[in-house]
Amino acid sequence: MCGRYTITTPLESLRNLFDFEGNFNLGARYNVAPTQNAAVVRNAPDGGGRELVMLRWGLVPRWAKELSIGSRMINARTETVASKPSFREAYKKRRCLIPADGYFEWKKKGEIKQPYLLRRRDDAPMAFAGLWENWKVPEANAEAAGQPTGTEITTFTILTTDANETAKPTHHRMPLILEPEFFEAWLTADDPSDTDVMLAVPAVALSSVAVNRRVGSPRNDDPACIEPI
DNA sequence: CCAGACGTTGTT
DNA sequence: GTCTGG
DNA sequence: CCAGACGTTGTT
DNA sequence: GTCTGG
Repeated sequence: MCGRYTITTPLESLRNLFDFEGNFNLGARYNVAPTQNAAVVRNAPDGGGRELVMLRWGLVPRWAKELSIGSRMINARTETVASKPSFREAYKKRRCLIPADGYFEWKKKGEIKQPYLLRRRDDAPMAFAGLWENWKVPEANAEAAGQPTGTEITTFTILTTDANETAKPTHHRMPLILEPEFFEAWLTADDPSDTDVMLAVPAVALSSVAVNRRVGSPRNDDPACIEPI
């Protein structure tokens, strides 16, 4: 699956890879967690190229009454995303790329959960396939959401697919990782299931290394999270 | 018809 | 055990 | 994903 | 909003 990831690649390197507009003060993130804001690349609304935006992780469907729904919508299965009521509209029109350079999986070793950091073997940044969605804060949820009624909150989810052999030792389902040659097709295809994007991906070669257990704390976002043990 | 869900993973 | 918050 | 809460009344 | 289960 993919419930935590890292993004430490500098802005200009990301710009070279993803070709987006705009300037950001992007600090290194060693432990991005659901409900936090994170950098996402999508087609600019005016139709002119791509933009980098900060969106909340955990897709809130347009019909949701509460922001907290997003906590359960952090991933979407590649196999079913086209038909699920929560995702299918976003799947048709609102796809995005999530820049990352690694992600975490946990494996139980007796009593303890040991986190592993998975990265590409070529150390290049990764692009997770994702969807984004707009949600308007309703009156009844304004207080819980911490935003005024009517505020637009934009959220995203990360697609998952079956793990390949390189994802050992955890071998959990993994994020759908796109090679650059598929970025354009993923972002713009009228029907992405018509392209080979959805099939092409888990070929990416990953390495995994056991890391410092403090990565488990959601609010912990220091470099120790990626320290091998 | 209405009510209630709407999602994912992994299971020593 | 299950849900919420980060 | 994991960690941490999981409840109520009434108010220095 | 739309689908599923009863």
